Amino acid sequence: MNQKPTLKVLAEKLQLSTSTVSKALKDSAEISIDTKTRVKELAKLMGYRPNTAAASLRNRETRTIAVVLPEIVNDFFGQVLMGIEEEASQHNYKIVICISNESYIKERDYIEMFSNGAVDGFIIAASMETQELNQYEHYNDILNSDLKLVMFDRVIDDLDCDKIIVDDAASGSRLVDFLKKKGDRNLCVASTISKLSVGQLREKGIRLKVDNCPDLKLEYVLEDEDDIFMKKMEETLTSKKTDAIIALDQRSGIMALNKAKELDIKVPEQLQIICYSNSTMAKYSYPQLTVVDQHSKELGKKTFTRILNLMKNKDEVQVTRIHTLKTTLLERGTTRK
Amino acid sequence: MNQKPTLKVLAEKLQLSTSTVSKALKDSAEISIDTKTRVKELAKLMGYRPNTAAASLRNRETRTIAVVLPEIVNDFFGQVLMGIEEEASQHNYKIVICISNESYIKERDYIEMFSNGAVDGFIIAASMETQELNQYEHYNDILNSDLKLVMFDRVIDDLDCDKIIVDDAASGSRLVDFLKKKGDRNLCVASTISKLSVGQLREKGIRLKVDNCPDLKLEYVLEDEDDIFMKKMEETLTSKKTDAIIALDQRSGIMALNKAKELDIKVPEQLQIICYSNSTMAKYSYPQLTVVDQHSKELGKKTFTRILNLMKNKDEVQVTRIHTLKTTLLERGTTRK
DNA sequence: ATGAAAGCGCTAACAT
DNA sequence: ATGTTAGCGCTTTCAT
Repeated sequence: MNQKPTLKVLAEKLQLSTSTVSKALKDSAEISIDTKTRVKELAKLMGYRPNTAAASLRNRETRTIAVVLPEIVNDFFGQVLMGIEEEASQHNYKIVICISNESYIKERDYIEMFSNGAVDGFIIAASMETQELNQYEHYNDILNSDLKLVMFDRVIDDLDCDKIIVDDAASGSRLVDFLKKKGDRNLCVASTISKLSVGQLREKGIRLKVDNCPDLKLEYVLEDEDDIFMKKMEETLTSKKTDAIIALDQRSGIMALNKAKELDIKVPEQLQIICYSNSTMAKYSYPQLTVVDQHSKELGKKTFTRILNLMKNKDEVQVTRIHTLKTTLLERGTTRK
Repeated sequence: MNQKPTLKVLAEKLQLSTSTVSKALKDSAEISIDTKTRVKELAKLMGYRPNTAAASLRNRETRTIAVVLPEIVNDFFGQVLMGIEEEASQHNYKIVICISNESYIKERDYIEMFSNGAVDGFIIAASMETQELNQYEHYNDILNSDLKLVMFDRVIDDLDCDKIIVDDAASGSRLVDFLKKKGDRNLCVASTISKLSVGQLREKGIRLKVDNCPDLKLEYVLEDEDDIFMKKMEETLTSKKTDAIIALDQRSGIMALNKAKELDIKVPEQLQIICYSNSTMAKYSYPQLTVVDQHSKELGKKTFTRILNLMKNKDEVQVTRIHTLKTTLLERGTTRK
């Protein structure tokens, strides 16, 4: 039980005042080199660590960001979190994590819980429920306080805050081009996330493109219950002559692949599959799924950098920015060369 | 920019002292019902939220726990984290997350960073490097302070702290029994985690059991590089007449299954596969992998409950406890009925 | 170059 | 039942 030394303890040992010690540790120009060295040496020796609570109280900043995620057992959010965390720890920031579990209420409660000087800002991806209800007063509460807010991936269109997203619509369009060049004509969009903004954007990009190509046809399998999804997918694959599936999320991608195997459809020879999100599951499927890589970790880093800037330039007028990251297609085993 | 009200502000508006207000909000018996009601009403109206930094400073407790995880893009750790988080938020605790990325140095740095009154305790699963180096002075630093420590899953044997683990050795032994009953004789242990305590325990349980059954044979494919693993697995599956694979982690399990498909070995008719950890990947493989369910979320909840108890009973003498959770076999598509 | 003093917001021992 | 006061550990303004 070695007691944590405080400024006061250091000051007493060195026969100095706490303010001198404080300044010395901060390398203030007011303090003599000699004193600085003595102070720092003792501080190191005694393992002095400034008390965060006291510093927060005094400085009105916690160096802590709350990250609100819909789920955590999910490679995409896990990777984003990694990026956020890496960037944060590099800047000596802490990350507290809140899992909304796709629930609006939990999200709102978390925001309330941390809106009391516990954190300096929020990084949020909206829960499914929030996007369905289109209810976002709780986000406005943040914006009306002096806390910062950056949203990523699952964002609210009408909300005037900083957003980091990927080129969902544009990427959808590119995928159609890609498949068309390979000779595919009958495409199918599969999704378990049609309730989400990102799902809708991806679908929209695809649909607009297909509408512009008279020779292309588009089917849909939209369903978030696994069993029903599998049934609908079976119907589509047996009754239509589907050439390719674009899966808007990893779950629908892997299920489509499994159904194809079950029906003895050769992938990619008879059926190509492209799937959103570069997940572990996609990497270890057989054959490896061709995926749209969202560079999730990079997205996380960008998101943190953005909120860091908001906090640094407190007084300057901020231009609300929407930052769009470009995705890339990772061609693997479920598409033809 | 509505300013956050403080106790002082409430007190002024109500013509009371801050201490009365503070006590009223805490439902102190000293305060009249009438006053309590008035105070609470105004507090609610003005959206009063106690300042966490001030409370921490004053109470010497942060109601925050640091969770140090080797990785986060990993269903097991994700599920554990969910459990921890759920339990924590129920008790009005915050969770800050630290990702060691399997690095000893990062782990040590995090512990140092938070050992200054930023948190009340640590929940840790040791990084691979820490387990390899068998270096755990940083954990002792925690134990020598007044901070609490609970380890889970990846624990250090020689360390005298609370631990929550699963019955790795016993479960290994049970798996052998299970396979033997199905008539399998040539078993193979596959693992990408032989450096980890859990991997070693599982292997040990299996080996001891096999040694006791003269009719059983045991092969090994231990390798953490994907490509090399696949090569070694191919050798084993073609040259030996392996009846069943016990994969000590999800990655080796899915790779074994993929290799079997590649070699046109029928699963589970010709080869059974059992795999540790109930992951999304295992659930969406084809066929679905039979897995050892570690009840990870429950494990997370237990872990938090344990540290909560340590914090509540500060003064009582604590008996260091090792809590072992029982795993269950989830029979699915890669084992025969 | 150093120190004294005030105060961040809260709590609790000690008056009244 | 309510109020006064001191202090948690730190920073910063203002002396000296």
